[in-house]
Parts: sequence; structure tokens; C-alpha cells
Amino acid sequence: METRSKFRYRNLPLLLLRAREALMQERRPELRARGLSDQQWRVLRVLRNHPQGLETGLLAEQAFILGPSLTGILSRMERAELVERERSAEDARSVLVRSTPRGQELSESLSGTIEMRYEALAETLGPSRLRELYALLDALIALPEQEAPAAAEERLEV
Amino acid sequence: METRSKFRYRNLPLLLLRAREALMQERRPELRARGLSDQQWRVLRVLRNHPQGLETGLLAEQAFILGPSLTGILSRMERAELVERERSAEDARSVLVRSTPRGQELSESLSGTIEMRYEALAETLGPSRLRELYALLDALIALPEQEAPAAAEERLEV
DNA sequence: CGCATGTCAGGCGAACTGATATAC
DNA sequence: CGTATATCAGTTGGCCTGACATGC
Repeated sequence: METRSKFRYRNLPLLLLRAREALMQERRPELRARGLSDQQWRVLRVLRNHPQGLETGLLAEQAFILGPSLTGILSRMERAELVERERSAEDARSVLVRSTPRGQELSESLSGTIEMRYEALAETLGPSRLRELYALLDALIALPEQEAPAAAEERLEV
Repeated sequence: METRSKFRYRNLPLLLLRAREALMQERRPELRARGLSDQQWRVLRVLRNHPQGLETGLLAEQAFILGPSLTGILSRMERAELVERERSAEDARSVLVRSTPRGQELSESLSGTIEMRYEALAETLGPSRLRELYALLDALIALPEQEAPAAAEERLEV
């Protein structure tokens, strides 16, 4: 007789991981063909919304990468001439990160097909279900802040 | 004049990653307190549904871990006496993985609080929205199979 | 013989913790 | 002075590709 109880709920973190991998599986070949890692692409994509440059701290926050990890990633991207770093004029503690023309070309050339995949997805799921997906993910992301109100910060636009 | 176009869609892989991290953030302390990595917990959780043992290949599939990675993970888990490996009697090529009593105790002690978090989540979102979330994630996971019907396999129960 | 299964070998980008320099 | 920002130093687990031993 088997006494071990099974889970009543399907493994949600695993499903989120697999869903992410399913999406990345489509675009990863295009990234790798351009020598980009997942994280590097995340950085480029964030920088796309900040042509004037972005502080390292904010970049880390929006790309969801820890500070020390980002330092290494930016070093490699700098070596590949995808981004450039410059000490801020106002606050010499912070560093502004900007994507180079080469970095811009790369992200430009990638965004086309990626945008197309979103269109296809919106068509497959239906626009309202895609919106629902976004809303549900937002709700999950908001969970920890509910439990630890002290850490509640201004919402990020990602 | 700024000519760079912004994305019309929010970064879905990033949101999936952040949603996963939001969930893991809650349970990771409990895992680490027991010396478990994320992947090790994924293995234990899968094995929980297979008390009689599971072949390495199937385990890799269900835990969503590549073969060579799983080999290393299982080695460490074996050293920690969380699982044991045994060559299959029917097919000497394959290896059966089983969780030890110690591994079972660990997963048993963890499943309680985790189950509670699912209950809380179901309450927060509402049961129907949680179901919708599962359905949407399944749809995303099914995407690559639609595009490459040759790789279509039997659906996994995860 | 070809095919399947699992492991080994090895390199690597990144996660993560803790300490440190610098500027506010 | 204390705080904030970014980087450094160093360890580690895991990803991943390619080769390999073994059994079907």
C-alpha cells in the first residue's frame, strides 16, 4: 500500500520554465547566430527603450539580472562592441550604459522576426487570452510584494 | 529625431521568468535550508510520482533537464543519499532512479508548505483563473510542436 | 550491424555571496 | 560620518556539445 500522497497541483514553476523555453527555443537560434546570449539580448532589448543610456542599477532591475552578473555581461558586450559604458556626469557613482550602433543594428534586425512571433501568438491564442496571460503573470509577479509590503516599490514597466 | 521603434508587445519570456522567480522566491529558502538546488527539488518532485523508480531518460524529460546535466545532478544527490541508481533488470542500458527514505522525508516535509502556497494562490487568483493560467501555459508549451510536427510526441503528464 | 541509453569530458556564461573602492 | 553605486574576487551548479562505452 502506497502512503505517499501525490501533489494536487501541477508544478507551476516548471510549467513557467517550459513555457519560457518554448518561446526561447524559437528565437535562440537567431540570437546564437549573432553571438548573443539570452541575457545579452535582454540587455539590448531594455536599452532599446533607453536610447540616451541607462544606469547600471536600473538596467539590472529591468533586465532582471543581478548586479555582479550584469557587470560581467556588460564587459563581454563591451568587448563585442555592443554597448558602451560611461560614468554619469551628474553622479560619478553611477554608470550609464548605452548600446552602440552595432548593438542597435543587431537588436533592430532581431526585433522584426520576434515581433512577428508575437503577432502569430496573438492570433493563435486570441488577443483577449494573450491579455489575460499578461495579467496573470503580473499577478504572480506581484505576489511577493503582497507578503512583504516593506519591499513594495514602484512598479516597473517591463 | 528618434527613429528606433519600440516593441509593441511586452517581453513575454522575461515575464515568465519573473513569474517563476516570484514563486521560487517563496520556496527557495526552504529548499536551501535542506541543501537542495532548484533542479534537485524538481527531481525529487518527479520521483514522488514514481515510487517504483524511473528511468533516467524519462526523468530528464519530466524534470526538463538535459541528460548530461541530470547525470551530474544525480551524482550529487546520490552522494547526499537522496536518490539511488540501479541498472534496469529488463534493459541493461537504462538506469532506474529511486528516491531514498531520506529523499522521501525531505520531499514530504516540503510538500506541505508548498501545497499551502498553491491553495493560497488559488484563493488569490480564483480557481478559474488558475485553471486558465495552466491552460495558457500549456498552449505556449505546445507551440513548438505545432511548427515542427515531426517532433510531436505523446503529451507528458507533468 | 545500426540504434538507443547513459555517462564522460570539457568549456563556458551566469548566479550568487561577500568584500572593496569611490562618490554622495 | 553613513549610505549608495558599481565592481572585484572567487566559488559553484548547471547548461550544452561532442565523444564514448555498453547493450539492445
